[in-house]
Amino acid sequence: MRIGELARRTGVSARSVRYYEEQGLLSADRSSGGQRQYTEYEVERVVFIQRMYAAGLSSRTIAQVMPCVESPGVENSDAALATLREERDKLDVHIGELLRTRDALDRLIEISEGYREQLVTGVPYDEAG
Amino acid sequence: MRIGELARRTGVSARSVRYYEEQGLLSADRSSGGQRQYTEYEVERVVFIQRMYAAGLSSRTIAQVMPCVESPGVENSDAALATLREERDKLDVHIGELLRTRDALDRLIEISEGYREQLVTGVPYDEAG
DNA sequence: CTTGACCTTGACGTCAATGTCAGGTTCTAG
DNA sequence: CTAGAACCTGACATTGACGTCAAGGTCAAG
Repeated sequence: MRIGELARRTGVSARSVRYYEEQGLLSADRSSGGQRQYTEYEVERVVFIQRMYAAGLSSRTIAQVMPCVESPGVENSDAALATLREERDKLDVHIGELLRTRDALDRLIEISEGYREQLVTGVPYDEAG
Repeated sequence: MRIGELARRTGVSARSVRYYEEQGLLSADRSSGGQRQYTEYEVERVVFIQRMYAAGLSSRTIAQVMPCVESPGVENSDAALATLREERDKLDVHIGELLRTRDALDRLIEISEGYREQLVTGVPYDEAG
């Protein structure tokens, strides 16, 4: 498939796909005319890249862990595996923070709803919540 | 306290504190000489702002939910509460994605470690994992 | 009343991922 | 063989949350 279809199927722009290539995250065969040719494999790969971006990794960092993704279960550089572990740990910490933030937002919402409840029932919301 | 102390205590730069003010997220009394004066309340507030940024909210969005934070349990605009709920829901979705991403990273790590295990034991890692 | 740390505003710089545009080439349907 | 959609490279633009610097004003200690 060509870049347009890859873009449509992954939900990213063609510009982004080219950028990923520029960053060494993706490679592409070329047609005789010079146009990029992709396979199903690249669809998965672009999706993976997007997941990494969403998890807060930079292009550089994604590139560093790519060996572990390209050939899982094969010997890759210690550096790749080390970076992978680091990023997993960072992500773990980040998730923990987000969970606490979500709880904080929940409490704020409850309090605001509590006030509205009070409007209806004439009774203050339960402060022991 | 002045801006330097607030910055130190919250771990952000003075530049950022001024930026928050510029974005309408924070206000400050001024000394007779025009320097910003803060209280303990602003320490909490800056920490809250940082949590929101870490959760992916923009300055504009944080500003929109601020009424619910400034006076919790008091009637705030429906818009503020609605935005707050939206952001909580987005965060929920995001956390879900991050959890799946973490699992994916865990699997990648396991596979790489499995290979090393195999190096030591001479037996392939458990493919049923 | 001076010194040095701290503060002020204003402005320009940065970085990363991506948008956008121009001018030209390739592909595919008819 | 041609039209038009899709693609190419290259380059400049954008956005948001800051960093950083300049030129000056404020504050607390001695």
